Amino acid sequence: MEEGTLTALGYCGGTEDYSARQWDGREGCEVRQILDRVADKWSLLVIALLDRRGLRFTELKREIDGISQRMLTVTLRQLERDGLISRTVHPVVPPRVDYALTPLGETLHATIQSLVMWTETHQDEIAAARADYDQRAELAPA
Amino acid sequence: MEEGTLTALGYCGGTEDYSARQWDGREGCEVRQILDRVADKWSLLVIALLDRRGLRFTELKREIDGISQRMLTVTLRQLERDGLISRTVHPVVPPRVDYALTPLGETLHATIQSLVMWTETHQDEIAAARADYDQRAELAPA
DNA sequence: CGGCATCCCTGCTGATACTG
DNA sequence: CAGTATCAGCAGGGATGCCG
Repeated sequence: MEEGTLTALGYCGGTEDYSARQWDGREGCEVRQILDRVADKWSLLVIALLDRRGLRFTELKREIDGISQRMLTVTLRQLERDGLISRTVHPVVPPRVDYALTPLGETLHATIQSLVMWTETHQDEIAAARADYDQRAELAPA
Repeated sequence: MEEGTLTALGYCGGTEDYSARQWDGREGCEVRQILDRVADKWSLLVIALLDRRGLRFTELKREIDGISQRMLTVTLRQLERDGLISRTVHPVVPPRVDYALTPLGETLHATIQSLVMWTETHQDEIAAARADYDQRAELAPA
């Protein structure tokens, strides 16, 4: 089998020159679906946080301010289902559960890390652009 | 509910060894906010689509299946405000508006492209992981 | 064609309470 | 500690209708 993609893939051509290719917009599209999951608000933070060492449920909850217990649980379950993180239950009295990146998860981690770093690097430019835009908006409606 | 800290940065340390650093979890955090915007379901697709050549409103709408006119408009406005895309209005009879990446937007495009490619590359592994997880879930509840 | 305003409803999300 | 279950809210997002 070569690049014989079926119907619902993100791209519909060869393997290079992605830029010229068309997006499959179908909502059910596999790539779109995964992208939504992976680019999810909380998933992103969990993956970014889980670098090398595993973390306990509580540790994650503490690090990610603003996440509710429910959303953390849901997010972790999804990531586990997608094979991105592993869940290890230690049969001790105060229950202890560790979450860590799987090899697959680590490959994603790298990509996400670059996104995070991009954000860090350009936050000032964005802030400036916003200020600029907002100011212009105030002057325009005259 | 009295968490109104003003220090709102993503990281709280130096500039290296991001992995060991702590996330600022504060919701108002600048980085968190931008990350949410940038990792947004629709923003991601728009940025990924806008490679080099600009696209018209309608073209974007056609490419991104499932997006409503409203969400496309909203998304484009946000991206414009953030200085990631430019909006060019051509004063012709059937109105024509082109959207294109700004230099800043292009830097983001590269990062997002790698995320998209990651998804493409690993979609099979994820699908497999899901099937595996689901099957296990059926056997477990005894 | 492009885009804004309005209405409206779904479902995501957080808060709360209960178990192993 | 690490969840699950339940409920209520509110914002995200769709549908429609009207302008430039």
